[in-house]
Amino acid sequence: MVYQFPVTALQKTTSESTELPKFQQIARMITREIGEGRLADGERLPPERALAQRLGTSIGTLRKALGLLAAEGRIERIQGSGNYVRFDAERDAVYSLFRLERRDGKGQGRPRAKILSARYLKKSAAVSGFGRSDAGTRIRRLRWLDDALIAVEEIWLDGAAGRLDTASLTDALYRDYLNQLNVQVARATDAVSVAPLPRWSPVAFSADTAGYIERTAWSSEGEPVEFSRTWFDPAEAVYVQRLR
Amino acid sequence: MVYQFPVTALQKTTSESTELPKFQQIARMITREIGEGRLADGERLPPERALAQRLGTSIGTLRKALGLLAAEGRIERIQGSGNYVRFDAERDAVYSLFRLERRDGKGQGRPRAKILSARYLKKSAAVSGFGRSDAGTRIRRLRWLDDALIAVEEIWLDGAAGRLDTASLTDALYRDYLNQLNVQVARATDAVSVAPLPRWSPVAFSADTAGYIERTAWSSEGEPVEFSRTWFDPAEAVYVQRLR
DNA sequence: AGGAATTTGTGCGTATGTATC
DNA sequence: AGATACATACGCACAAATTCC
Repeated sequence: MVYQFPVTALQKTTSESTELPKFQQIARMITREIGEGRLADGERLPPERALAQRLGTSIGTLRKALGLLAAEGRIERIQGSGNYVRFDAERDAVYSLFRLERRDGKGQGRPRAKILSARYLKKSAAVSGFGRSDAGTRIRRLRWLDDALIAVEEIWLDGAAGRLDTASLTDALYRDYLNQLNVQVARATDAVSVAPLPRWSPVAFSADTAGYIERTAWSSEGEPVEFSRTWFDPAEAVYVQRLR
Repeated sequence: MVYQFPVTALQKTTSESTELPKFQQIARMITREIGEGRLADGERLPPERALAQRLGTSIGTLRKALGLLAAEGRIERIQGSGNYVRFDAERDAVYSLFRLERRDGKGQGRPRAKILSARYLKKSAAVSGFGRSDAGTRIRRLRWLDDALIAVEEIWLDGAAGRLDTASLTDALYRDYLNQLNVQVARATDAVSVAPLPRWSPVAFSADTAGYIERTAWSSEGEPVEFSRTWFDPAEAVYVQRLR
């Protein structure tokens, strides 16, 4: 049984509309299908010609969408074979753009997060320079890899991005943004340094200086969406970047 | 006077040849023109139609090449305006894969490095697990952005990659590898954490804990080439990653 | 082993929309 | 307002890699 793509989602691009280009709509539609589980990891998409016909688009436009998805790492394209969904729920869930790994490199157990508090607040001074709204959702949480507590985290979702239902947050915040608010985080900048733990932290690390990550994240429309600060235990975790 | 592109470089793609696809050839040719200074930073490329005609290719193929260059950050494409060269020689030279930036984000002055020592040695225990040879070139140096000392660095080039002429090293080590040994660094992994300065450091930071980066770098053939450890002053610099 | 069928990759051309100058 | 220049979209032919028989 081959998965049938929805056709409904595509909007007309008239001269007065501000809708996304068709190839981006297609890419987002497929991303949604993956994120919501209707397309499983490893599954093969229909052949390009068939899919293009089903979606009522040309091969070229579909290929542009598939190229975008491949660049985002959501599918793998194999010449002569097909297009395959590449979705690691665990990574996409807690890691997301995040790249904290256990120092010993193992840490293949389940990443977990525990929310300490989640409230809609006026922004504090530390984040006042970020975003368009003067309020936002502040989430504070602890993070584990396997059974090791590795980080303390404070996340601000800008008020202009919408207001989260804080009661139903999951470990996969970025997916929550997408599902609850239709906000897709498309780009981010991480700055890594050293800082002491915040006073509100309910836990302490073995040393009094922690690794410190400031992240700013933007939507695909270029709007600032999220600002987060993460203090990680240098005895337990490292921040990893794989280049190229 | 508009810059004239060379046409010579493009090779035929016959059925038996292993040449790169045309759009990649074009992208590499333009990259070369930029790297060798014939196309300066900020310069505008000819209009796509003119350039396509000059290169004897179609608009679509040229646009694919330009898209690749844009994705690599070598040009910026502005609708209705043109394609502009974006090349920061200093960044490409010294930074290379490196991503230390000044905390205030400015730091557009010249990055500089001062070599403390460079010797061919048997590997120390700290790097014995890396590479294929049991010896290598060890380089220790200090690094500045503008006039601020930001980092202390120890770099091991694996002996199997060749033996550097340590007397003629420049600030652009990766270019030295390429020029002296024909070794191209193609991929790297950075792990960022916190650590005290090494005992051999001739300088101290204001705090006794520094940011700490371990980098492992591989050649395009997948051979481990370089292992480096960088201690940076968290008061002066942050390690920055731009995602997507 | 090998050839045919399938599927993605490359290249070409054209028409129209939209942003910039 | 007009000209210029990049962006999107459509469609086709053939090459190259994979898969299947």
